[in-house]
Amino acid sequence: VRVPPPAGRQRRILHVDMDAFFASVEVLDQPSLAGKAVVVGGTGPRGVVASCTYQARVAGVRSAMPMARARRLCPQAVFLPGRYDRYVEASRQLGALLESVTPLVEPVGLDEAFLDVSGAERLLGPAPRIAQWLRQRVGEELSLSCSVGVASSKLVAKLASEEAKPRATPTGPEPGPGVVVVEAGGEIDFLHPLPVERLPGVGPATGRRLRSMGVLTVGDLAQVPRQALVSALGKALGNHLHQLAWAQDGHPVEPAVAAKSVSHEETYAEDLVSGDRLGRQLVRLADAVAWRLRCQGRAGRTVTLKVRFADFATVTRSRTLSRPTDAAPLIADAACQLLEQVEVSRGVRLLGVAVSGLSPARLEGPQLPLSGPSGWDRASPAVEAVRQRFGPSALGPARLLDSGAGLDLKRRGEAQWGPDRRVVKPSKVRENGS
DNA sequence: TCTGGGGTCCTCTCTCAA
DNA sequence: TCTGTTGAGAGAGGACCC
Repeated sequence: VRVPPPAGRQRRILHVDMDAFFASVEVLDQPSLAGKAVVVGGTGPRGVVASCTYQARVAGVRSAMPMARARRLCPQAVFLPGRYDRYVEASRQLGALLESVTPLVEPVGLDEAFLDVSGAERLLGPAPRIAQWLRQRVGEELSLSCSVGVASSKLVAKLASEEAKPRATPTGPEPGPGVVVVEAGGEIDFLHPLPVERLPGVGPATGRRLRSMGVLTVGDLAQVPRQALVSALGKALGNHLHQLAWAQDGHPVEPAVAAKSVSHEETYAEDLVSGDRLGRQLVRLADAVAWRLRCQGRAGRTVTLKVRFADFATVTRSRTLSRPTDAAPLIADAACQLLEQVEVSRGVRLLGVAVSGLSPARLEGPQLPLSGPSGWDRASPAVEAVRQRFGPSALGPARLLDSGAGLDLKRRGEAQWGPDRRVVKPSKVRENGS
């Protein structure tokens, strides 16, 4: 439900952003880590940093950095594999707290959210006071810290929360202001001195293009005629950035919308070349995608295979089915057929399976025979029921049976930041595939 | 140096039908 | 019947976000 802002009044938007979220949760659960450099992420050779404490940032460690580089920069740090489920739990606690302020909460990932508090001000006081009070409650009830930006739009509130954050300086971490308020009318003065890369939508590629045009700050960007931006960056991005440079952002705070695709992908510690191992991984990924689709009561028509090679080149191949499915064998079949279109002999570093074109799963309609592909539409809910009753590994594709170890299933959050340091077992699938 | 996983959106190209 | 135009949809790739 979209609630329009009160007529004739400025919107008051809060952007709440947790400080070093995953790393802070680890410190919370292991108090002996307090004050130390802690790096969370994929601990294996191909892992990346998901989050790190400000002590690690002082040494130059940043999120999304290859873990190998983080180890070189900060060898004294404590390196921990991520615990995705634990962060989801902490994120739910945060969400409940935010929704006690207003129902107009738009989560962004696990660790940040926008709140439209325009309607809550009469009850709770002015937006800056709500921001201070929220910070205090996050500290008292979750034992975590966050930074909050307050402004009249999502764009400026988000940039303001970045200004509110702690800083990693050469002499050590320094606390930030915690809350930064940009008053209505002050948006341009706040925005224009900022580096243009701070605008959402300006990543490395667009940043390079803008710098080549002599655009270094948001103020520089504002001086470029809109048509010139459209010519250089394309219609959508050119118009978008021109509006942002003039603080024109009317996007409302929208509570979570349903995802448009569901995917699973995995980078392997060693490149795969054997057709059997690739096929088995596709079955595993398809099973995980199908399981999540059924949990959401949805089905999809388009199956996309993603393959990343040893040299990091990436290709995708997709196929649209005649009707939506949430059945793992059908998704796996489509993915395996797509894999036949790809030359894999140079080694595969990553495989991914996605399903898009989603619609609600249909349970009504004529019952189809169990034999043949469409029979899986009836079998899949039964698989789901068994898993709900006896656990996820109670039932699964025979091809994923690993002798002695049960079913080798993939779960969301597993290897979220790359393969970890666990020893990789050689594949023990039975030769006859049973 | 050596680059994750789960997403969204945009652009370009191709095909097909009207 | 043939040709050219146009628009929709599918497929592929890239950029970006957290």
